[in-house]
Amino acid sequence: MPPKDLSLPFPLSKQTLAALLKACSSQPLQLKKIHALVLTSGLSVKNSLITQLLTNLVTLGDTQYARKLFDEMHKPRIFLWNTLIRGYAKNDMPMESVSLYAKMSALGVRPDGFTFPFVVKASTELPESWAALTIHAHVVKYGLEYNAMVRNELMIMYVKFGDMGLADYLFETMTERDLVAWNSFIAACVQMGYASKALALFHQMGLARIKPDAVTTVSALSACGQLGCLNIGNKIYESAVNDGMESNIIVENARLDMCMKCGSTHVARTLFDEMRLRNVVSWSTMILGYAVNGKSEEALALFSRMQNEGPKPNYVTYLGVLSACSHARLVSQGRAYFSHIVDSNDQNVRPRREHYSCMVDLLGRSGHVEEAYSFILGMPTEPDAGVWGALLGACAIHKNIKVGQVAADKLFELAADIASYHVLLSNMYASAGRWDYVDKVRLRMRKKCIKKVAAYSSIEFNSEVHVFYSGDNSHPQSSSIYQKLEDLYMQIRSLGYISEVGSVHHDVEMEEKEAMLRVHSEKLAAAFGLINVEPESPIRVMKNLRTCDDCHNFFKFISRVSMREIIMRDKSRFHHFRNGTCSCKDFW
DNA sequence: ATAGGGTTAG
Repeated sequence: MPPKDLSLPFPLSKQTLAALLKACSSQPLQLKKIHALVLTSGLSVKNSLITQLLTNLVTLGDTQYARKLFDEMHKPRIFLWNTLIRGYAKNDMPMESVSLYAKMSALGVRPDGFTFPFVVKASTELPESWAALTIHAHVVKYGLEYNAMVRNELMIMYVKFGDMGLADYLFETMTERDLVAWNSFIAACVQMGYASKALALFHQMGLARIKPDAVTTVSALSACGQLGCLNIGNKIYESAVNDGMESNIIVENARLDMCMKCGSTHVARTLFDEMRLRNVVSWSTMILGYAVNGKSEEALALFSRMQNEGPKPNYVTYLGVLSACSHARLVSQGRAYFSHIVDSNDQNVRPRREHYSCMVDLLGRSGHVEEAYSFILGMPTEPDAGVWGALLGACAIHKNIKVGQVAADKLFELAADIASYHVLLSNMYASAGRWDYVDKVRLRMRKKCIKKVAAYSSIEFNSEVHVFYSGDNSHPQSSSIYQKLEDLYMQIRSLGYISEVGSVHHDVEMEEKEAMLRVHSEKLAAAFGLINVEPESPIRVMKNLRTCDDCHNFFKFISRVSMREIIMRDKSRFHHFRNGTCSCKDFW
């Protein structure tokens, strides 16, 4: 037990002070009192005691006090530099970590193999890559580029800065490519959205006869969720269970998420009910999964059960709750949940910017654009691009050009180079028929070299992901896909389907608009699905952007004529089509 | 004395 009272009689021996340090290693206040004792002790071993103290402080996260001790020391040893650089890196202060390294370098202190893992990791967290690149040069200069851990961090660094070529090179030329190296590479790819690359690596790993562990499995499942490949994911999970990973809660949660991201809410629920242990991530995953699948009742029911018998909700849980309200247009309930978190005494669930974005989305898309705008003006923190983006999205739907222009102005101050905001603005003008403004936005995009993200859709079949772009002819089954589309059009026109040319945001002739709509990527993917997917399975189409009114309508019709369940995941939510209707009730 | 990889949200 740590002693309660440190006002002890002097003088204290080195042994006593060391013992005190050890006993108080988890109590920052006591450590500071010990610091005072050390300073007045007059012991010759002061430096080793301070070293010990500084290490403890860093472990506890008090980098500020640790830095104070550090700055008071005369010529600190490399170990202390490393300790503090590590402390900053681990306490989410990458800039401090990197600048301490810069200082060390300027003073001519030679870094060692322990310095670089921390500082490379910290430099990866910075928004600009130049510090990281400089540090890579230092790694080479000091001959540490084949140190396994340093190289591992460098590889992660290049994935995060988007240089997959160099990341691959560093991975291929590793001297010892152990399980952690594979896992690092795969995880970094998943986190940066290179899901296909991650699965390719996972496959390669199998060929190299390296057995995946729980960490690999979690990343692989996450990749499957991103890609929407339910079958591959299930196979990966099965073999993980064979290797004894079924009771790992993170693996279980990753599987829940994978099911939810593939639109398999029922399966996810069964798994959830069968879990022996569920933590806040399990509950939040379910609530969020229900929310994006448009099952708001299930989401809110589960949340209320969580409040009764589950773990304490955190801010992610509340994002799920608000998102459930938003996707189902539950305006007053959303407002009530929001004031609940505003009034909460729990610092953990205090509303963050993401909650505000969610509320703006809820208010705005449900038609309360002005209220959404004043809601932003009343925010206690500076609104970010996410918040203004939600408002602009609502303005595009409701053709509110006045507010939309305000949002767009803010967005171009905060995030001028994000294509999707320019596209939203242009679509807003287009749907209001203001083609003069549409041209202005397009011109500005061209001037700034901002490229629209190309729309594509994908569908998993036979353990492969088939990708389609708009008007794509590259698929081997291309001709039968287009034939299938023609057949479908024949069938659904007789049932009253008419193209929604309002979905085309180009100022062209009617016929041309229809021609553009006919080959939208999600339609190609759906036709491929109808040809290939076994009749008893639903057809799951994933799209990287939001779907348009015409495709949505088209999917409703084809679900009716084909008598198939069609699940479409777009950028923001799921649409479950069955017998001519969609689960979103045409609100999205 | 110090060291690399994992789930929800963005």
